[in-house]
Amino acid sequence: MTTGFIQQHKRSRHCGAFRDEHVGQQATVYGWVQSYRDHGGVIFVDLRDRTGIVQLRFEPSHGNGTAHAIADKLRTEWVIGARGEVISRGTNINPKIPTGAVEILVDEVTVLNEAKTPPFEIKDEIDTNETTRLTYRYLDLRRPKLSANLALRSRVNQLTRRYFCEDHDFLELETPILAKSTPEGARDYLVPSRVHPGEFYALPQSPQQFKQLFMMSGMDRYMQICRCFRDEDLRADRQPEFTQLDLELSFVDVDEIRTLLDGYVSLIWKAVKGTTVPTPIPSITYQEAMDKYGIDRPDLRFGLPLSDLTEKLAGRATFRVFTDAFERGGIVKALAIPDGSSLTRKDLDKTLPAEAAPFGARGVAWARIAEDGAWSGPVAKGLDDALKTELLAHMEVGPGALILFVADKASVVNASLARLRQVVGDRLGLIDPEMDAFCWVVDFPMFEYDEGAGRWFAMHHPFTSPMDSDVGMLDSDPGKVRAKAYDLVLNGIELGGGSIRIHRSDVQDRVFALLGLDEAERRDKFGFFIDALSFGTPPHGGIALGMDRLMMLLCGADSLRDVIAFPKTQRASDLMTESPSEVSPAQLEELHVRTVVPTPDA
RNA sequence: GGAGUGGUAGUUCAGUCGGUUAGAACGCCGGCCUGUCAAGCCGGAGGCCGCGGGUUCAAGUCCCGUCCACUCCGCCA
Repeated sequence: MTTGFIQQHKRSRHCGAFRDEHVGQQATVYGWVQSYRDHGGVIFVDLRDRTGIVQLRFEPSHGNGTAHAIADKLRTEWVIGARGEVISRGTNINPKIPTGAVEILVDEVTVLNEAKTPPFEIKDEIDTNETTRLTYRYLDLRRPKLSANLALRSRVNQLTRRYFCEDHDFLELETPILAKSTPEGARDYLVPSRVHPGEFYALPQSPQQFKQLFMMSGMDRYMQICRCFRDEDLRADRQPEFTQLDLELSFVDVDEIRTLLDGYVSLIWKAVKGTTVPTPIPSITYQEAMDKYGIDRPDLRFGLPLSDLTEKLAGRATFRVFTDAFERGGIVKALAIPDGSSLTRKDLDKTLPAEAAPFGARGVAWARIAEDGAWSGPVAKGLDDALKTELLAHMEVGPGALILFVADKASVVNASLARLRQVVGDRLGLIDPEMDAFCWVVDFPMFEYDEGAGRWFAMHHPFTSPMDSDVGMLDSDPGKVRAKAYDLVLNGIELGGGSIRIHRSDVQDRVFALLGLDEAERRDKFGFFIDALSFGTPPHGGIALGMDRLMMLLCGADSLRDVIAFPKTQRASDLMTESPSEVSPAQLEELHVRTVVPTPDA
């Protein structure tokens, strides 16, 4: 094993780059042994790097036979360098790989490093347990799919910087990672201070206040591809640290920000997928999204809107499930499927209720409309004929239809029907996997009331500006105030959201007051920020996009873990480095921290 | 905090009603083989059945607990 080879022979090009046009050239390649096929005479070795695979050929009688003798000993994942002539494979081409028309007839080969047999094979088709993959993440990342995802991510980052910084006058500015803990929002990751005993920094949930301060500083347009941290429980599309494309602009209103983002996603989708995103991206109000789809991030790749039947059924339907819901102040909504024939009795009795149950639905009532117009199913006998006719007209369906009903309080009804709509859309093949349906969700309520806490909370965040027309209702009817907030949604996934911010301290004061923050708390948590507002703050607003989710959608991945180099598990641990871990008593001492770990009962 | 699914060879899995020596495929090791590219043929090695209890003559299998991973609810301004 020698590195002398490297000094003498520079790489000609990456493995995946060889083509017909290189035939006749001398070439030097480096990479990992993907596979070797020893035919007793000729030996073929597939050499892999992150760009692809090229076939090496070793002939026993070629040169003095040394290269062939070394090739005979090669094993998978050994790191080698090889030098030889690029030759055409003639009619023996391999159409499955881009380099399949050529191979390298090797004159000289050197083993740069041997390798143990890896715990799983380095190829895309394998379905290895995620635990093993994460423990040996560096091996997992050798797989073509994952390395391509990371390469694509790099490219998107470059395009992003060019679009905003070069084409639209943004400055790429950095914000602190050691920041101040904030009262509302997600749980903070905390960092103890050594020099301030008993005090803590928080890792930023987002650079929200700093980016607004940049506007107050006159930076005019700010962008950052930044890491954010939230100590909340994880999902397939949620990691404890994630990357946000963070933007903030001065002297703009909602329309200008939307237009800017429309241009951005169009550019990225064109460059990466080659598809054209129709712009302007359509918008839907929060209220309409909730009414029609039961959720504030609707998947618009297919129809199947929900219908609110509360008014029609109240006082007229005798079906027990409905009357019970009405007595408790609930509502009834329905998902009408024009052709429900492919959904079986088992779907109706088991599968669909099981899908709805996690959202609190105690059941899914249904009615099937036969070709002759006759109703069957549990709901049928609780409705008179006139009502049935009225409902069908209202939902715009007829014979052959299947109607799914959920009756409960509004939050349960919407959440479970939103889920059922997705499941049914998928089952019936209504979702075109090639389609990308973007939309803006706008006109969010400013506040939501928390029954448990007995107070109002900011739906977006406390710096969000109310709509000009609604400012008057701040004190009289906070629930009706709409915010200048917007979410960008793609195929039912929230890509990001933002708002126009409050730039006047009197309005900010009124919002803080409404949120129940007294003077002392305001000074303690946001004192510097309130001060800053009073020194000439320009009107401004911004948005943040989840880059991990965006990459997940661009890569067609099901999980963020496939687009993040070193992701964490659902319990936020890193299986490779075994973090988090205990630290030495001396380290804790220095930080003035004592741990109190609950001991399991003996 | 809660619900569900899973954990058996390096990997992916099978393992019947609790009953002989826990199997298969791929990978790995050795041999053969001159155009393969998911190479082929022959042979071989490889097991703390996640961990700890319990029931039983007997546990991979049944029961209890626990750990880990995944999916979801709550949570994520």
